[in-house]
Amino acid sequence: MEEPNFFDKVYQVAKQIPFGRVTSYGAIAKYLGAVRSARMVGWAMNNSHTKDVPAHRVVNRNGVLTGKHHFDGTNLMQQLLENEGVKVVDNQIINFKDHFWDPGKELESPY
DNA sequence: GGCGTGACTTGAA
DNA sequence: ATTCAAGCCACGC
Repeated sequence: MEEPNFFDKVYQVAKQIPFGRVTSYGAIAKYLGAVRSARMVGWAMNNSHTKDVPAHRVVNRNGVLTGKHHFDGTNLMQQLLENEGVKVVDNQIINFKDHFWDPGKELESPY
């Protein structure tokens, strides 16, 4: 049995994000039972570059690509999202709620 | 070992 | 509607 830490859980959930869908740090945090620790999700994403985690599918609650500055280029994150059919303007996702993917609803709670 | 920062969220004024 | 403040935990110096 493994011992899934907060970070590992975030990676697992992020990897399960469907194509053309996006989610928020808080949604993942809430799924993990730590809605108040949304910052940790973001920090976990900081290590996501060492994992196969599509961090570009994870944005803040406003649908804004807050972490795009952490990607290699400058508009890489936006390009990736648009490549999946997600429209992004001014670092903000259009029809965010339409692309929103809630792990707490789409995925079954492990608890 | 203490202090500050950070890819956030929520609630209240 | 917008703005301010607080909470959360891990990492770096």
